[in-house]
Amino acid sequence: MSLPPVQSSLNVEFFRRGPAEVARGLLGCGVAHRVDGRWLGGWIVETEAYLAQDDPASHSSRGLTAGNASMFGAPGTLYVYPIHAKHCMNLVTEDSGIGSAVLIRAIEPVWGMEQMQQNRGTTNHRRITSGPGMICHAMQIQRDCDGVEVLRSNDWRLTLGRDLRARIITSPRVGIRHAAELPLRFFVDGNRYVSGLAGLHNRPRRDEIGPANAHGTAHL
DNA sequence: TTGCTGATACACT
DNA sequence: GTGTATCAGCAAA
Repeated sequence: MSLPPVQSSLNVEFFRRGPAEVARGLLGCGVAHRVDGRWLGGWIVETEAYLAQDDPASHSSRGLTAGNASMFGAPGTLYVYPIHAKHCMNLVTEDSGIGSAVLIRAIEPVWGMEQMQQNRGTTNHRRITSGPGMICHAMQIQRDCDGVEVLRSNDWRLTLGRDLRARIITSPRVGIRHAAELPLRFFVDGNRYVSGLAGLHNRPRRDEIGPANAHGTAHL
């Protein structure tokens, strides 16, 4: 498979909903980025929602700045931010000026496998896109992608995928310091490409959350 | 035992 | 306010 399907593309109404709803809806959807005429991407298997208000973990909680301006853009806008010399990608939800978004944490790599393996420097499929930093590395998403409206760009493709609602697990978000208890992480049950508890800063106590999918609430 | 990852932390402008 | 590197813990070997 060299090209993502073009039928059933996501539209702006899909992203005009709340971030938690969009985060769950994105699971199973396809995302692809065209670089030098080559499509890179796969199926989304893990997401996290970041709210506009009452969410200290969200970048928008500090208000609009030059660095997070894209997070206040139109629904479907790409918000790419740097962290630990890497990047993470988010998709803006609700509406312009709101400041909510969905972080793409893991995808199942499908398109442009050879190029993504080369970018990542590994042929281990589970080490290509099983983390937000890895996704950006593999799909060549950098700061210059920040602010791109993916629904209008010819170099981006977002498509509907399988209906996975019955297989979606909800759990606390990973690797955040603030509001770590909110169940705003969503992932596909049993998918091998879902990231581990990679968050390292002040991770939630084990006795609180247990193994990633043992304490999760299916179909919240 | 080693390598890799990451909604943080801090120095600089 | 902005840009960018740390280091503790997980996964692989």
